[in-house]
Amino acid sequence: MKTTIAEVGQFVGQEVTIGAWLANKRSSGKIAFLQLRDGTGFIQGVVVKSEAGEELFKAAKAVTQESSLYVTGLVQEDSRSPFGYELTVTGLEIISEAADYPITPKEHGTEFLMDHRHLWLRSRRQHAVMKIRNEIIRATYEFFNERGFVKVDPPILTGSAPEGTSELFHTRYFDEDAYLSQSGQLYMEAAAMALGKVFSFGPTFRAEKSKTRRHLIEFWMIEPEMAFYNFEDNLKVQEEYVAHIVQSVLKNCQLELERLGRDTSKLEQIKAPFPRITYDEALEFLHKNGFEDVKWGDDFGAPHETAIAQSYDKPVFITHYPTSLKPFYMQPDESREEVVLCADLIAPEGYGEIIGGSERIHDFQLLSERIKEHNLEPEAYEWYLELRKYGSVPHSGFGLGLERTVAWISGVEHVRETIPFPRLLNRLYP
RNA sequence: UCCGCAGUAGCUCAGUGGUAGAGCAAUCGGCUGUUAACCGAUCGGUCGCAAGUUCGAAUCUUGCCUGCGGAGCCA
Repeated sequence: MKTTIAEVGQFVGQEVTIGAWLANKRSSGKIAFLQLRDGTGFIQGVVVKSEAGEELFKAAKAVTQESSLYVTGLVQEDSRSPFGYELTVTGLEIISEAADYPITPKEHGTEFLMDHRHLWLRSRRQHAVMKIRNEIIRATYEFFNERGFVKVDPPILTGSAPEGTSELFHTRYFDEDAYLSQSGQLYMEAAAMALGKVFSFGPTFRAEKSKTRRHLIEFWMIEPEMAFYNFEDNLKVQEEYVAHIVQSVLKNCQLELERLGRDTSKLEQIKAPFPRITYDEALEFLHKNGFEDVKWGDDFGAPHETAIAQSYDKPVFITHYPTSLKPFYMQPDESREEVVLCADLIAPEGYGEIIGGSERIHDFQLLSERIKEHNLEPEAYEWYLELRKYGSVPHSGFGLGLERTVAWISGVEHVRETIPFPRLLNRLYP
């Protein structure tokens, strides 16, 4: 019976064959342990010389690290295995023999591992992170599909900068200039006017010279946009969504979280609602906690965000930022024109901002003034303004950075481990 | 772009002016429950690159390159 490691539990006491790679092995004169992996999981194969016979035992001792093979064996429950099952090997067939696998069982440095990212992905730790990433993506589709959202794919090649501030990747589009998308938001607003509630999931590109554990040049964003949703409705979706993905990972990735040594008690607390503080309150907090030099109108840096996040055990919304700090499309608070109806969601444990969102300006006059004030090219935003001309409605949306979310939930230090092939300031290989 | 740290065997590192070292990996041998297994042996070097100081430089000086951590900016 051909099966996979994940499904081996259905075949206790039976003989099965698994296509696998040898992750590692240990052996003595009369017993050998093969650490096998097949992508679905990890299992230990046991070869006892007296039972397996001379020839099979010799073959088992000779298999090299990361060789591919078909392993046949008897499935047995075993309390000594963290996985719960072991395979008593009765047959081995080498598919392809590997020689001098570079990633040895001992420790390695970051540069070396990143140069061998295509092989590093095979490790237990990377396997666990990728499974958690996948679970977050799965739970994202589940959450939005259950609530009647339609997935819409905004373009990746664009002709203009949605937000003037960040640096964009420049390319050619036949005879025109083009840029790689740094946000699909404006297009998602158009989609929300067509389909009501929409979300996107795709790559974004930022040509920023950022070198921190929270930054990637190419990263993936989930951007929901909802017609008829105000600021308050928007925050509710965000906290329910984030709570949903955390609870889904807790439920479906127990082995992976354990493998990563994640403190799950911290994740269990992540349930809606999340605490909220305004920019003004955050400023007051910072003044009382060693950041006296921050003035009203200054943006918060990473140390400020971390200090604020540390006084909560859930993600915290920072709302109502000064208008001058935020992009042109955010709706002003009608009772206080100098702040906008926006919120950043800061993850606990120093993982930084994972969501930025706001209610969008739906008034034609105000939006065209803002475009002028920000010195944006009016022609490029003509279509965007037209959304306010033909049946404009209040609407809101947000963007969640996938890799920062994966890093936080998995408890890994650096976002470079949360995407299969990270693009960093000094890395385009492999 | 700025600040700080690092670059020595395939990998992880020690070596601070006087013969280039250890552990892991690889190879050979030993070991019946290993969990980064263990024990013995063998193999393994352009000390990031260039110039300088010195009788003598991995070690001191200068420049450059590469990487790491952080800041700014952002998700």
